[in-house]
Amino acid sequence: MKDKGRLTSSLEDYLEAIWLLSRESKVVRVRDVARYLGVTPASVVSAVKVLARRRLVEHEPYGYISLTDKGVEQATQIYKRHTILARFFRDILGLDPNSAERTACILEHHISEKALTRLTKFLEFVEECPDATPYWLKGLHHYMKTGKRSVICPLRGKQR
Amino acid sequence: MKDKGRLTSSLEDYLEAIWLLSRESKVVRVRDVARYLGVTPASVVSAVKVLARRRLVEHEPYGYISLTDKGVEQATQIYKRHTILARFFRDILGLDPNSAERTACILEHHISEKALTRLTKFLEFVEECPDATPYWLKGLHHYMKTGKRSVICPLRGKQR
DNA sequence: TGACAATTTTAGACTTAACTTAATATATTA
DNA sequence: TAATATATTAAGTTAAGTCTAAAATTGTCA
Repeated sequence: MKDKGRLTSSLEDYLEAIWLLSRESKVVRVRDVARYLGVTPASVVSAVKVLARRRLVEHEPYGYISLTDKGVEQATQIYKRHTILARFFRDILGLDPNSAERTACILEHHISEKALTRLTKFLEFVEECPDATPYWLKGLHHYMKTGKRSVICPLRGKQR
Repeated sequence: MKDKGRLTSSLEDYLEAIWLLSRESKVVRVRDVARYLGVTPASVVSAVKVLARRRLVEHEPYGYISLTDKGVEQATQIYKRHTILARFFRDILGLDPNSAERTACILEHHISEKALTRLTKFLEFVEECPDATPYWLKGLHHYMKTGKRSVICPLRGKQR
């Protein structure tokens, strides 16, 4: 009966943090998450309660926090959104790594699955191009820097 | 002394709505905005009060709502974010128009100026290409649809 | 011109989200 | 086992965004 809906940005951040921490630490405690996100332990406890109600994490009182399968799946998805976005803004649009990261951190909570799929395919198209960096991408980056097109474009003429 | 900060998504929506309506109607009333956004007039009044405090709109009680220069500027910016994003997702990533619109409506509130600038340049690079649709873009779209690369890419070989 | 209709405004309340502090409870470990 | 670290709860704050219902204003037209 309950409508689940999407997690809020904040809850996604908690879930992502738990997932990230569990990749390095074997066990994750309230304290770790609190430190990582810069909030009080009390805030973590509330958030974990919500995540637990949604069966994304498991947590016995005073115990460790662990992700359920569903939690891992969702955290992975969030992180994937993050990395795809970061790669796009960094590698394609040439944003400096910091800005690309910051952009990804925000947009990862808002981009739709559909849009992400396309973005993913785009990156795939570029990064798995059989022969290194596609010529047009070099042209784009040149254009971003100088405002001028490389000669390749005009030369291709009239293929309407 | 007051920290202005950014508008919330909701307030941006109000500002954008006022701007859009004023492009077609000469004058904009509380009622119009309420209808357009699907909220009650009371909600519009509260929002307009905030926007007025920020000198983005002017509004004498019981009168019309008009944008200040600053308001126009900011609304234009929001709308630009919207259109750039919509164009990107529709024309480059090949999202259907509806999805592209919906995506733009959400992301327009979150994308940074820096990221938008790059996106803009990217579209410029593509859409103002001297000779129609760049070949690589056709290749991308072909790849999106079929998962297969057109022959052009392998042929370009080894330019590392 | 005066009353009715439409519109706007206010006041008050509700909901949700996210967070905090302070007090209490449980674990860990020296 | 007492001191320390950690976790939980309870209660409260702030903020945004909305609503309803009542009151105020304005516009219109018979």
